[in-house]
Amino acid sequence: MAQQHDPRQNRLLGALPRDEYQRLMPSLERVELKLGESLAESGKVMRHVYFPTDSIVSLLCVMEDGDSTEIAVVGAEGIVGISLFMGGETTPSRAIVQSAGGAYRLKGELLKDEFDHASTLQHLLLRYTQALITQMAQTAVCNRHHSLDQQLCRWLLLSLDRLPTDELVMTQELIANMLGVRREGVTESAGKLQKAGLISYHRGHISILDRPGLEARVCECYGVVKKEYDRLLSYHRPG
Amino acid sequence: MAQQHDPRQNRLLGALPRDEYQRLMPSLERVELKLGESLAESGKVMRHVYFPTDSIVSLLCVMEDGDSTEIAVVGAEGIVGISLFMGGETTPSRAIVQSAGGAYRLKGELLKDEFDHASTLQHLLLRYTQALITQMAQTAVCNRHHSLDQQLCRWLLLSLDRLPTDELVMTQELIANMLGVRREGVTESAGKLQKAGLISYHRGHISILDRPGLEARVCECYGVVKKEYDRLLSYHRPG
DNA sequence: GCGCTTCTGTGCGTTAGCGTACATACTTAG
DNA sequence: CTAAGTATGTACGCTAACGCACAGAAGCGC
Repeated sequence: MAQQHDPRQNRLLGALPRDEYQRLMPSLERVELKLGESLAESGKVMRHVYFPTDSIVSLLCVMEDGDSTEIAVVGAEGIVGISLFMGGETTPSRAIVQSAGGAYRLKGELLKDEFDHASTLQHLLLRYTQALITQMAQTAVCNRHHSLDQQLCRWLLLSLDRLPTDELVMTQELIANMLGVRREGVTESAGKLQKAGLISYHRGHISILDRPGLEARVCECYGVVKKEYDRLLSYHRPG
Repeated sequence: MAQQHDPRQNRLLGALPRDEYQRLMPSLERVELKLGESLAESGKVMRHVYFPTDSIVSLLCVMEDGDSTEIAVVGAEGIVGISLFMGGETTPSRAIVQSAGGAYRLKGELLKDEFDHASTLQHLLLRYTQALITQMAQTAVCNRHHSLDQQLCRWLLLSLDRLPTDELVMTQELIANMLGVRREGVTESAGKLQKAGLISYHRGHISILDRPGLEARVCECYGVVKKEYDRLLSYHRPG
């Protein structure tokens, strides 16, 4: 099943012209990311960048007291490890696997070489980074202005957009960590959504039953982010 | 007083090697930014990028109902208009002058040309962008976890770091818009700081009396951002 | 001076989310 | 089958921030 494990399932890799892709391909190493696995720690230099194919990675800000908040989420449309090509080498945030699945990794130096070559990859990565910035900015706004109910809808939809299925493997406790709120608050908000027939969940498994229903409840933040991703990452797949 | 109007007061321009600076210099146009002036609107293409020297510019996310939140602040250490070299051309955010003063602007195409030339400027701008990302991420965390008192301290200190003086020209109403809170809340928090002798304010003018006192009250977010700016933007000023 | 606007202060009642404590499942290991 | 561990449900008081309403106070135009 070579097709099931194609690096080009990652949209950044998939958008590369043939020659650039072939230059990188031999160095791409498939890895299986486990739920909760850490790909980057605050202040530590990453050795690889990761291109998720069917996994999701959360970027988290961790505070001194251990509380954390998700500032962005990365799936098959993106890359984990932007600091390696942005030049800073490290970031103060942490990258945790939110949904287990496959990814391809690449040694940091190799990516940097290709990036500095003013390649197509450079343009893709910069546009992607700009989309990521939009996501972070909108997260900041959402944290200030919107109810937990709305934020939960946003989180579910953003995650859903990055998954092939309609089911998330995720406890309310973990969602609470992502959103930076109490677990009980998530229980309450998720309960509302379940009563409304939009989702159903059961011990760490959440099924989305009515996506349009979620979209009707979500705050504008979701739309702003989605629109910007669509705009910035609408690649023309090379022949 | 040529020295008072030197583009190199902006730290990005100041960190350029001689040849790159001289290539840009003739195209740099000094402008005076007025309080409240808009340099960028959501979704609109900017014609110039701005390098503040002694002004401060806020990047704001504006929502459908008109409420806004500051997601980052740019002073002499930075540039306004990253989307022009990141490749997206536009952003969903708005850039508003928070403190009147000087800046140098440059046509977008000229900056893009220099950037694509894999120059020192490119490296500087990418590192700066990474610092900006850190600021946005920390803003998101702060919005979720910290009290208005702490956020006000953070905001004052971040602004102060970008100004030559210890006085801000800023009403409580405007600060509330920046922080995305009620004006009354700012009145209350600022009142506490004034009672504690840390600041004094009077009809739109805020003087910082005790900076260490503010630093003792601020949340960790300020330190995280400052440290990351220092790390990423510690240029070796060329000879 | 006078009137208008802007800026700041203050006092409500209301609400969202927190902290805590505990109850009730369901799941897995033994 | 039982026990331990994990996931979810619920309740109660507390606090920060909200929305609203209005009162002073300082500056500005005339």
